[in-house]
Amino acid sequence: MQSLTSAMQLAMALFQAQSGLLKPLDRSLSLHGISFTELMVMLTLQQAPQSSMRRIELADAIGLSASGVTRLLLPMEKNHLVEKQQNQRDARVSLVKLTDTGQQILSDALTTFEQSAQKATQSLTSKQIEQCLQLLGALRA
Amino acid sequence: MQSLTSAMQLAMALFQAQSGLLKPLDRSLSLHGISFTELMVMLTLQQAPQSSMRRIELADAIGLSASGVTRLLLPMEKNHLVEKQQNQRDARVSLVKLTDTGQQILSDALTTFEQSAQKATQSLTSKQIEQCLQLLGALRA
DNA sequence: GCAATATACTTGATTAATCAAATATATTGC
DNA sequence: GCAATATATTTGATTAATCAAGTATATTGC
Repeated sequence: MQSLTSAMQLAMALFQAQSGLLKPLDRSLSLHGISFTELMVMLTLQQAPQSSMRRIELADAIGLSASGVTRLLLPMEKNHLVEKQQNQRDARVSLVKLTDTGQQILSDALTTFEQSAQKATQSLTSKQIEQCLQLLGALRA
Repeated sequence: MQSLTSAMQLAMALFQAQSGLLKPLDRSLSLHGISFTELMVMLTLQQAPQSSMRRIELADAIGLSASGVTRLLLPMEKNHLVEKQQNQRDARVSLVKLTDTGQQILSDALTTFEQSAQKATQSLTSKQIEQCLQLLGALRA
């Protein structure tokens, strides 16, 4: 039996966090008819200038493939959470913009998200959460 | 624009860790013809008495649904990484056992996993990795 | 200014997971 | 010991993602 290095254990712990934390969170958001990934899209758009971004940037920002973004946005466009806009300069590009409806849904969903995230992390002190946040940030670098 | 609590940011960071860390790791394992999830199955089995477990326990241990386990194990059985065994006491149960072939593949894959995990976490000191590990452990509780 | 290449996006095929329902067997209470 | 319920697993339908290939437009080098 080989032993597992801490790095390996960390990867495994992150994998476990998927089912332990993110799946429940995702379920709680379903009340608003959106997934966690969709929430991430809307948040990312909200923070962008003009609430608008290129699809590729969006893909990068949330860690999806370009085709993943196309397919994720399709139902969101249908439900008028986001809308497609053209870029004058470059006809290849299509911009995604958060609509007013999207803003509203996002705002509602954030309340649920806040509560669920709070609940999911209640076994940690706020200092520990901050610490964990910082470590995960460093990991990303 | 609403502000995000640390708990919310932590959830988001965990989501991001998925694409930033686990996807690359998963790709590196494909050299051995297995996914990260399959590695988790084999590791979990290896650590069980007789390298054998009920499918439901396995599902719990790795955070999958029962049907997810059925579908995950199907190709693994075909490739003789694991085998199905019956339980004398309870005919509903079918046990999953890591085969010798599975042991061997696992052992090879762990080498790759170790390297990739090392690489993926190189921006952290070993003390930080330990710390992160502990925090994620506490989060699970 | 045009051929070659690069970029932004979409589409087709596939994979990995889910949930809900079905099946088979065990356990429990009367 | 049998009906009702509970548990372990599989199956069918669906969803969310991937990669590779296709299409449309831009950019670059000569």
